[in-house]
Amino acid sequence: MAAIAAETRFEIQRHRILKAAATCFNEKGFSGTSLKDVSRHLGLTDAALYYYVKNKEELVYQCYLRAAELGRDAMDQARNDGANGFDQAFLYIRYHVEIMVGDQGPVAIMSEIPSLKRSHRNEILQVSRQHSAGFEQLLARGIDDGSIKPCDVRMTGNAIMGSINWIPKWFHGKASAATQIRSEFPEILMRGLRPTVARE
Amino acid sequence: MAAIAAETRFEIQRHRILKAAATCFNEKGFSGTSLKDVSRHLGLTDAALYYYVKNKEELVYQCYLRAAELGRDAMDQARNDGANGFDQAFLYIRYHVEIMVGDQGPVAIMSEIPSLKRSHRNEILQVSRQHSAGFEQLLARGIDDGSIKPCDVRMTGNAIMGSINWIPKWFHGKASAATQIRSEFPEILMRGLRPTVARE
DNA sequence: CAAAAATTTTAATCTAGATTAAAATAATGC
DNA sequence: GCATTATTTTAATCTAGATTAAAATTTTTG
Repeated sequence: MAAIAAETRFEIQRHRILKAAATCFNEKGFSGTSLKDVSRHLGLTDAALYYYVKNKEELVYQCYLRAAELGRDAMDQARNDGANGFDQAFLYIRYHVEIMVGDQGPVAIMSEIPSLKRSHRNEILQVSRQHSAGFEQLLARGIDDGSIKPCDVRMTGNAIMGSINWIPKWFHGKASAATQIRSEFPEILMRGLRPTVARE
Repeated sequence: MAAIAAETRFEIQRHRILKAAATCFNEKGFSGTSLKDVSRHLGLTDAALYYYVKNKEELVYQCYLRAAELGRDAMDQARNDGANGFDQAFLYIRYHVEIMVGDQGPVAIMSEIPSLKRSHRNEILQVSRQHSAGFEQLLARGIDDGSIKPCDVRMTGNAIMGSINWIPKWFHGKASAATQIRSEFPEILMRGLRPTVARE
């Protein structure tokens, strides 16, 4: 019956497929990547993908779901590790950036949410909103505890998330760039938020 | 022969089509919008679009070209109006944001560059790179003239452009939000770049 | 090793939506 | 108003690429 072994094998393959799909989507755009493109990445046939996902829509959905989950993990981790609002936001950015340029990646940029079927779209949008809200909370906490300069958390959040989400547009897997992004991006995105010292 | 009148009429209609297309692409994604969707926006038939563009690829290309031109205009204007590097960068952001949320918009988010044909893709990529390079120059100038705190202009530029380019993802035409974005975004994106005052 | 289950391929369909040609309508110049 | 040119529609095609069914292969299990 080998349910367990089979399931892991299945899960591993499914996972490889999602990563391949994310790579293709980011490289060639959604409409530009055929299922054949994705399967070729894995030495498979396009038809084989249907053993793992119901259809192309589901493939996109799964990619986005994975992206959302990784984002949530980054958030949880940051909440856990940071001492105050600023640190938590800073760490969140670090962890999220790590997801974008590190080995877990690539993560599919969410350009095609509208073409998901209603239920999937709603689910992704909801997770995505929770995620934004969560980040805004970190900022609000920082303002509260004095580690972040007062600001419009909604707009600031949008600005920071935009920067992060756009990374796949210009980052193409070069290791040296990855190192640089990792080390600089959190500081770049947060440097405007340190509370200004009152002078004299 | 009415060449002039005809040409303007043609150009006006072509322009309306590009805006409608940009709206659709941003709302429903590229693959999610059919030519019928675009034409319906204008009370036309899908076939009518072919009087204005050769095919769908060309429609996307034209949208992106228009986006690139508007971006270039913002850059020229900013270079002209700003007194130093900081001001120029700040104004560039203001003008660019205006394009994203104002009446000239909507501007198509460039998610589908890979599915353009080679020559179009190269052209758009080139303009786009020039554009990034131009912004980095503004930052470099600011560092030079002391109006901007020393920083990695490449990374900082990527971060800022990402924030701006992502706007269509969360802004959906609400006038009040537009006002807020206009007034806050330039400050949010530039606030980390003011040179720190040497203390004592 | 043989049977059963899991995975993949081969070889067709099937379809939405892009594209085209010809006809119809609207605008313009004289 | 008539002729010409510009614009749009109607009504077909045409096609890439998604999808499916059945067969072949590989993996697992006992």
